[in-house]
Amino acid sequence: MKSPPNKTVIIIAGPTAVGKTAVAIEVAKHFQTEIISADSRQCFKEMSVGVARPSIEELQQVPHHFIASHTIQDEVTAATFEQYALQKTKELFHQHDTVVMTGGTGLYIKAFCEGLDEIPEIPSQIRNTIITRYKQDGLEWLQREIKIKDPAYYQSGEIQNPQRMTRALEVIEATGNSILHFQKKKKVTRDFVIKKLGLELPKEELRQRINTRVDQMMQAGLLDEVKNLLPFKQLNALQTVGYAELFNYLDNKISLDKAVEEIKIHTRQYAKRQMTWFKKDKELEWFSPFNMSAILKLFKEKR
RNA sequence: GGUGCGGUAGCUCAGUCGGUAGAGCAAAGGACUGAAAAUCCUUGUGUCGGCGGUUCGAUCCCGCCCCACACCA
Repeated sequence: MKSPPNKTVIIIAGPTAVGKTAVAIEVAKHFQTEIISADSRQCFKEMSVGVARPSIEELQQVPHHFIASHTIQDEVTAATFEQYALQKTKELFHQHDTVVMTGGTGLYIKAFCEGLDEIPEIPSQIRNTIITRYKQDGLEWLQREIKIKDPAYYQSGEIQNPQRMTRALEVIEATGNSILHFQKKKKVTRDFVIKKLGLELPKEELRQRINTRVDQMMQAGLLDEVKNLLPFKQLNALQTVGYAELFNYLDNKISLDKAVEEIKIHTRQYAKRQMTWFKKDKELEWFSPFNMSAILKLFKEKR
């Protein structure tokens, strides 16, 4: 059951548009191995240009997993990813000593490295009822419910954040226990070595790359992709930068130019949030995505 | 040239019945264990277009000027 201690997962993290894909492919080739994507949106087969899915040529160079593996109708969460990635890692370790994981979804990477606490599955009916009620009666209703049903969470939790409150509520309603009761926050240790790299670029450079990538996405037909998904715009998978703004355009709420401008701004903000998350992780070693030799040197020294 | 409407935070604008001003967005920083490309928190001094006048005091009233827009010529 235990993997031998020489098994390693190399994680390549970093903000959107920094150039993770290219680096991951280089590293994977170096080890002649495969890549697991840690991206909460590239896993949906209906979403391609808007989520900067690796090109067909790139996917041909190295096998990728958790790319276009799910439907937007599927309920994909951090827990889904943890299970999927652990399973896939185990499989790949039969053939390879090293597996590469890359992506920008910090929570997914954390779930993979440290594990999530066990929380019983919540019947979707409970969750839906809460969400419907919240939409009807607003934040105050959620706050009141939490205050009555889970005072401990009310004391310590985020009571301005509807998503977190919704979760807290559904947990206590379904299990009778506060979500705090389940969140032990103890890290599990995996039976393989984890090596974490972070990719980073100067702010202005990343901004440029984001801008040109958004323009390229538009040229590559993002609008058509989004048009086809319009009927599904309420799905969680489509609460996504690049899609939400173009839905607004298609609904005549904003102009096309405005939508594209907003995509650039929101992508920048997203990149910033990613950096806030990753900078906190002291296990990450930072590199420029253009300094491949430094990255590969890292592995040669260690072996 | 005339008339009208404006000129207030990086942007869009609100406001001050005269006591030097505030929202949204942006920006910066941060949080974040089943929605995470999501969600949430913190941070707002800016010659209130310019110059004069009235006033104890003007960004707010008055005059002139500059700029933008609209209409009329």
